[in-house]
Amino acid sequence: MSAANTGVTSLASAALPMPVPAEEYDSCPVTDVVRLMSDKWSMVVLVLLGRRSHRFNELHRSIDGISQRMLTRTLRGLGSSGLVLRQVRPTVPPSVEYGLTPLGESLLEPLSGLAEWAVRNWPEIAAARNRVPTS
Amino acid sequence: MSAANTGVTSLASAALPMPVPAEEYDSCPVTDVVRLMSDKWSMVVLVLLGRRSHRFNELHRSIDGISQRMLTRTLRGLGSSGLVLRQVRPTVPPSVEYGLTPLGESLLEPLSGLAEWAVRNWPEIAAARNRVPTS
DNA sequence: CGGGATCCCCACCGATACTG
DNA sequence: CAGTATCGGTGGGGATCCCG
Repeated sequence: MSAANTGVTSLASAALPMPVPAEEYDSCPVTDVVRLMSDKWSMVVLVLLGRRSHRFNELHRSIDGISQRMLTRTLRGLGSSGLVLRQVRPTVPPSVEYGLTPLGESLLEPLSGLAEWAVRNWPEIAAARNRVPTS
Repeated sequence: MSAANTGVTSLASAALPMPVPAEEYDSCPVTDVVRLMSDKWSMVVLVLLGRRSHRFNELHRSIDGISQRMLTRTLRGLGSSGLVLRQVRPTVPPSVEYGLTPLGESLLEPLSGLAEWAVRNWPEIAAARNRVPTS
């Protein structure tokens, strides 16, 4: 295991089980969870589904700027990680309902802590970025 | 403003000031902060610097697999967001010390909440991912 | 010691068109 | 309604070599 993993994992002082094929393994749970939400749309979907379940086109209308393709990929990604549940109902025309799993709901809590920090410290970050380096 | 921004920002129930050039504006503080750490190396650097300040090659040796180029880019990125401080000391040979700013240190707290969640729920996420879909 | 310059690959993402 | 298929732009990231 690398020093990188040791460092990050120790944030929560825990070791991770490694069902790894004897190859190099350069991931850690924390990094993985952060990357889970770091794509352009996952967090928005997570938050919307945190309020209530939505149907596909309902999400599509609620999220400004997302394409059908990206909504599908986002939902599939969150689904394959066990955060989002997809329920197909055999109606005509077909109807698909998306909602959070208990795992998905439980993520919203630590996430809100980070969100609070983000909103509170956003001005300072923006200010730092606007200080253009000595270009 | 889009429904997307409304949704994510409301995680912390706050509105963001928008000094935006009347164009489309598809970012929110929370997303931005998550993306800040979602690249391959930023979190590792953040955690290592959270323990103590490091010199460049000290970090380079501590982080397994990182290249000089990526270490430079990561430190520059965190620096331009105001999370990492770079101190050049006029010695011979030159010596550069990196450490966290107060802003950077304050981030570690909400981050550890997320880290705890990640480690605790990692098995469930991994299990969900290993359930190969009906291919 | 602490970088910068260059090349190249690949995942992310948008746009568009088509379908059971 | 709820997707899939395809194309192409863009930026992250690795490898390698060079510099004050």
